[in-house]
Amino acid sequence: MRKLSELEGAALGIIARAQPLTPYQLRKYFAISPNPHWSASAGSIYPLVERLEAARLVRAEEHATGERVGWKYSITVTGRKRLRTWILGGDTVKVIGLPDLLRVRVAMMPVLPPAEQRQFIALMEQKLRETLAITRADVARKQQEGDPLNLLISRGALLQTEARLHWIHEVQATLFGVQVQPAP
Amino acid sequence: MRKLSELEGAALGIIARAQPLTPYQLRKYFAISPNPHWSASAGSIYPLVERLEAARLVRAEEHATGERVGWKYSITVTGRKRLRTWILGGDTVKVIGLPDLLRVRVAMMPVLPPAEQRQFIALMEQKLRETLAITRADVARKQQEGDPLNLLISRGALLQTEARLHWIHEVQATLFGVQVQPAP
DNA sequence: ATGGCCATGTAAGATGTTACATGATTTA
DNA sequence: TAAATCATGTAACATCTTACATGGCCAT
Repeated sequence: MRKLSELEGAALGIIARAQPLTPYQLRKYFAISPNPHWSASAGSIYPLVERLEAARLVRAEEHATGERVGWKYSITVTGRKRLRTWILGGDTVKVIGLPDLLRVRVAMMPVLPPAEQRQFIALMEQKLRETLAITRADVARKQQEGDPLNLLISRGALLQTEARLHWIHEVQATLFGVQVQPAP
Repeated sequence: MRKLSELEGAALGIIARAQPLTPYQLRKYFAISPNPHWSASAGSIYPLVERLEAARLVRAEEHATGERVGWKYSITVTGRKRLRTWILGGDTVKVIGLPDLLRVRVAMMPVLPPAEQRQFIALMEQKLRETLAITRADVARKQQEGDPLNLLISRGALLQTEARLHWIHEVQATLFGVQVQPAP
């Protein structure tokens, strides 16, 4: 296996933390993530874990519930080593950069008539607000649970969302002269 | 053409704002972007513009410099319409969500020995600082140039980077007890 | 028992990446 | 004029997506 893709690395990392698990459980981990940038469909996950197994990065143990047979996967020593080099050896430019699909669209505002510009930005602002509420709730939950790392991850999402919401208000103020009511 | 991909939409948007331009110029737009999340290699761009042309979203005019012959592309009316529906009709969940490769790696810190954890986070902190400096400079330049939209886009990148740097300091403080010197 | 969700896949297809190739143009 | 870089591609390849297929399990 040449080089771990982003999805493969993430999957291997999840397996490392929550092993042993089935491909289906793995999919759920991606699905419930507050930031679902991967569809993590069956068509990607099942072949993926097979690739990982073929490369001996994970190991499968049979797992039967009633009539149905499945496989639970755990990370191997090789896999753990591979995961470490993947984390450390990635292209830092890619890791640091972050693709913001919203910003790309805002940069294209001139192709929209003004009414549609406002409408679009207003919609995005609302969605960001919703995301903010969800993320705050997530932070609160993680605070209860007590795992400092999990809390940090949620905090990261929260800080990002706050920054984006602040930014979209700048956009509204600059482009439309809209003044935003102060935060509660 | 079924549906514009993210790269296709971005390309079409650039063409709309800077037409007419050659595929090579288009590649450069992606390359000089402060956030290069696409390689925008020849192998992606040349077929891409051909797809756009086949779908009549752009139109090509010949363009000769000396011996060499090339094509410059401009957006069509159809293309403009298509671009608008692409902006407005995208999956809002995907547009709002943002994939943070750094956060994914930080979530995997437990698989690293403590020394490597510190080393990795320190490296990322440094890279973020560098990015911050570049982004600040970019904002200053855009401020000089006077285009409010371009300035906003740069501001967006700046706010994001500041948020991430702040976050990575939280990570250092929480995981390693490192106190960060106050910003200048 | 039947309709719906759980769980495991497979097939076809498009998109984007890396690596290669090639001639034109500029620069030392 | 030789070397570097500009500019335009092409080929092979891997990955991921969407859509489909299938059978077990569970609640009504």
